[in-house]
Order: sequence, then structure tokens, then C-alpha cells
Amino acid sequence: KKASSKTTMCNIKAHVKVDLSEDEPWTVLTHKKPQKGWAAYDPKTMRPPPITADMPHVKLMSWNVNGLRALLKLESFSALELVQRENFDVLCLQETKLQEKDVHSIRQTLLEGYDNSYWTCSVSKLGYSGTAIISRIKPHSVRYGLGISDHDSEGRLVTVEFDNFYLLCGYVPNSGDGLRRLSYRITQWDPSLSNYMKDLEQSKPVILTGDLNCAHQEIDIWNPAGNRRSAGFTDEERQSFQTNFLDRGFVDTFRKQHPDVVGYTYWGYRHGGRKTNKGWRLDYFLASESIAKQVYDSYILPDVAGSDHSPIGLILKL
Amino acid sequence: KKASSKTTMCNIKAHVKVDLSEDEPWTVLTHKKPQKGWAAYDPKTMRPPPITADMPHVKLMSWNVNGLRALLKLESFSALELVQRENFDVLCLQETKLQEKDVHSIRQTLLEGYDNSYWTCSVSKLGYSGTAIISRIKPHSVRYGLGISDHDSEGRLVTVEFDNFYLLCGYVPNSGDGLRRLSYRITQWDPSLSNYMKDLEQSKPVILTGDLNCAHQEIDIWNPAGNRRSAGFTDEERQSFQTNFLDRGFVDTFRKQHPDVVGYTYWGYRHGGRKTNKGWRLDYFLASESIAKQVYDSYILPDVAGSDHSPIGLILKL
DNA sequence: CTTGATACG
DNA sequence: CGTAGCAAG
Repeated sequence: KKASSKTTMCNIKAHVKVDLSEDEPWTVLTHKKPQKGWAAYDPKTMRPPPITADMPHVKLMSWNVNGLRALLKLESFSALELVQRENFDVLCLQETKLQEKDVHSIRQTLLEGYDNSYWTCSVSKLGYSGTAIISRIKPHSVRYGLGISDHDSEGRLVTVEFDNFYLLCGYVPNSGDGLRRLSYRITQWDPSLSNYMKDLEQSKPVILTGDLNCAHQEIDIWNPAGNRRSAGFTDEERQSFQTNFLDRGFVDTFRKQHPDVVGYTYWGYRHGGRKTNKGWRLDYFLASESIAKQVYDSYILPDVAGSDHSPIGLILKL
Repeated sequence: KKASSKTTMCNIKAHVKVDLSEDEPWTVLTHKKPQKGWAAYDPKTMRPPPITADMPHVKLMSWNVNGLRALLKLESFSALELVQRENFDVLCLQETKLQEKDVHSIRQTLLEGYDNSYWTCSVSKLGYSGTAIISRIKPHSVRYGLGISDHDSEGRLVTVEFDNFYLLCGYVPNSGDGLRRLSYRITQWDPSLSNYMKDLEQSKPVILTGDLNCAHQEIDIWNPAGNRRSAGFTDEERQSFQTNFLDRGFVDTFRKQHPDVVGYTYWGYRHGGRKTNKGWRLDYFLASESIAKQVYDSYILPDVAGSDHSPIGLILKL
């Protein structure tokens, strides 16, 4: 697929009706001439009709918060507002950057009504990485890490088991400056995570969400040509994403729903990329094929501020 | 001198005329019952009449800025305002926390009309310590450090030579948590500095200003009893201050002018001490006896914010 | 409590 | 550019 063939969504005032699903038509913002630095997925118009009371569903949300304590300190951020706006059942966080000693006080005060929360912290590097699943629904079981001690010192994975699926909240290792961790990432972490997911899948469908630290295709990054050797867009990582996850039957739910839509979930602070939408799609809901059919909406909330990533959401019909 | 015999200046609305100099009467704020945590040196009332055009003089200012870059970033701080208000000829800075690579750009932009500036940075610990003398008057000579390489890697001293005196801007090593550096301070640094000053004094009077990291007497600290083993108020440091500087003929110009006045120059951030005036007097102008007679005013500017120290000033009749 | 250097992203 | 831990005061 060539970059010029993207259907690029622009935040200009041109409304066009487009049929993107078999079931439901909805409105998108579009633009005929794709322009660099202009692509913008618009959540107001790219989402299906609101779910109705008679539709059994579960609503999942995932967010790389880039430091939970910093987020909660922000005047401009209100967790309650996000709950009221999105009314998710489960919230998955990555890069909480918490230490174990900080978890207790934060879990108490974070969200009323979400009484089941499961936190994992990096014990090797303090204040680094860290993931959490915070849920209204009590899961049947919880697992921390991959069960491989070599890969479990950085608090990168939490798994909960619900009635109909396993939910994994993961933060895939960044390959780092100079790609110093690329080899660990593709030869160790990705295959181990993939195997772990296939194991779980033998009993129930699996949904992996989180910051997978890979923009899969050119459409998933603002400047593909300039980032061929940047962590998160190397051929090696993209290939690993393909073979370990997609080829093994996990569906990229956003891309399935929006085959040609530019939807970023990350904009580096380093270039003020959020204003100019110089972004990457690094955050995903990957779902076992058996449950991917139940996805009603896989979406992004690019206008939620407070982190260099935006939250993403998944509505699953039950 | 007992703590209870202090003349404690309070920022309440009781004005009393007090004669503190032989030449000039002026007004001070005072209070009959000294109260802990209430002492406040009031620069508006504790200073002699403004200098007149026909009085030849030089005006020196000294300030531990606790990070010059941070100070200059503050919205609330304006270097120009301080110049307009105090019209000093020479400004001595301590704890600039600059690296050598930062000096060039800062010296260009800092102060118009002060074209002679001499900077020294710590080369052993980056972003640590650092002193500077910034002057309207071009000095005859400049020296960096004590001339003893063991003590000159932390950028703690600059000396300039003017017509009638040497001016030293010094930042005496803090004895540190657990007093781990007390012994270095009193057996190495203080005696070396003292000897250096006595050497210079053979040719011209000497003025040492800066953060000498010692509250000399009980009157110079808000809670003497509680700080007997705190860095800056140990018996050892106070004794060293006495024997190395005062006993060798250097006059504490503020204390000479205000024998019984509580005037702090430092309030730790750790306790919000500036609001409650829980301060220390750590910053001094020490002057050779021969030139101490020419001091017209030795004062503090406790209301200048932007650092945990306040600036101090010295007006010298010529 | 605040600065600055460093690691990491 | 920003978060976090660290050393230092």
C-alpha cells in the first residue's frame, strides 16, 4: 500500500457521508488530497451510533498514561470526567511509573465503583514501566507477568480472566535509542507474549490491549520514510508484530473496522507533534478471531490530554 | 549573649525610633517580647538615609541564587528590576549551578552595562556550586579559586582586584547531611581561604562576600537549640568562623552595624520557613578592619524572592 | 521543598 | 519535551 492511497481524515470542515461498515452508516470527516501532518481521526464522527440499553456489552478502555502520579496532579485532568464521558467497565493502564509502595494509596482514591484493580510495577528499575487493570467486574482469576521470571521484573503485563475472554494489559518493551533493546524485544519478549496468548486461547478467547510499541504499517505513522530506523517502526518490529500476533490469529480491531483510516494514538512530546498530528498508532486492541466478531466499536480518543498517548476503547457485544 | 536578650524585629505595626549608629538616627520596627519565628529584618527601616550624589561610594551586592537558570526562568523575577531598585556596581553570585558550557550565553544576556564578569563552575560535579562576579567597574586583576588545586574543582571562589580592595565571592562548602564534609570544611577549606585572604591583605584590604554556610551566633538562627548538630550551626563551624575569619581581623559588617538585630538571609524550602521567618544568617560581607570603617550600610533584602537565600548589600564610602 | 544531572521514552 | 529517581542543600 502506497502512502498516497491512504484515506486521510482531516480536521477541516468538509463533511462527507461514507459507508464504512456493513451494518451502520456514519459520518466521517474526509479530504480528497491527503496532506502530510494533517491526518486526523475524528472520534465524534468515526464511531457507530451510541449503544442502547438493550444491547448487552462490555466497554474496555486502555491508556498509556506516561506517569500516573503526574496525570493525577494535572489540574486539567479529571478521572471522574473520563468515567462519566466513556462509562467504561474496565480500564487498562500502561506506564503508570509507580513503585509498589505508591500503589496502595493510589488504588484507594482513583475511581469510585472500580473495586477490582490489579497492579504490577517494575522492581528492577524503580519508577519505570508499570501496568494495571482496574475493573467494575470482578475477574475469575488474575496473573502478573508472563510467568517467565526473565521477562517479569519490569511490570509489563497483567492478565485477568472474565466470563468470556482473557484480557491482557501489556506494555511492550521500547527498542530504545540506538535500537539497543531491539533484539531482546523481537527474539524474547514478542515470541514469549505470543506463546502465552496462544496458551490462554486454548481455554478462552484472548484480548490484548496496551502500548505495543509498534506502528504496524505506513498508514500507522506520520512520516514512514523518516522513521525506518526509529524504535517502533523498524522492519524487524513490524515483522515481529505480523508474525507473532496477526499471523497467529489475533485481529487488529481498529484496522479491521477502519481499513484506510489514519488514527494515531501517540504524539511525541519532542516535536510538539500533537498540534500538528505528527503521530503514531502504537496502542491496540488485538482480539482472538472468535471474539473479534463481537467488536461493536474499536476507537481512539485523541482529544483526551494528559499523556503523550491518547486512550483507546473497545466495545464488545455480549 | 542569651537568646532572650535579642532585640527581635517583628513585622507588626509598632514603629519605634532607635539610634543604631553614631552618625545617623533611623527608624526600626521592634518588639518588646521576642517571639520565636517572628523575627524579621526590615530593610525599609533598618537602612540609613539614601546616599547622595556628592558621596563617592561603591555598592556591592551578593546573592546565593540557588540555580541561575531556574531564577532567570521565573516569571516573577526581573534582573532589570533589581538593578533599577538597588543600582549596585558589582553583583556576586553563588550557587549559579552552571556548567562551563552554559556560561557564555548567560553572560551575554544577563545585565546590560555590567560588561566585566568572571565565572567559575564546578568541574567535578556538574550543575553544582558555581560562583560569579559581575561588575560595572573593570577590575585590575582576577583570580579563580584559592590557587590550591585540591580545593578548586568546585567553582567556589572568584577574586577581583579593584583600586582600593580585593573583592572575594565565595561559596563555602556545606558540611552536608550527617556532617560528612564537616572535617574537610574546617580543617581544609576554612583555613586555606583564611590564609589566602591574609596573603591578599598584605597588599590591599580584602572584602569576602557570599554564602559562608555558617550562622555565627545564636542570634543568627531561628532555632539555635534544635540546630546544634545541623550543618551550618555546629560548634565546630562556628568556632572555625571565629578563629579563621573574625579573630584574624575580618569584620562581620552586618553584625557590627546591628549588634542586636535578627537578620536572616536564608530560609530552607523544606519547612516553608520564609513565611514564618524560620531563617538563618549565612551570607556575609566580611571586611578587613582598615576598610570596615568605610562601610556606610551593610544590609539584607529579605523581600527579594526567587531563591532560598535573599541578596545582601554593602555600601562602601570611598 | 527545590535545583540540577541522568535514564528513559 | 516530559516523567521519574537521585544527589545535594
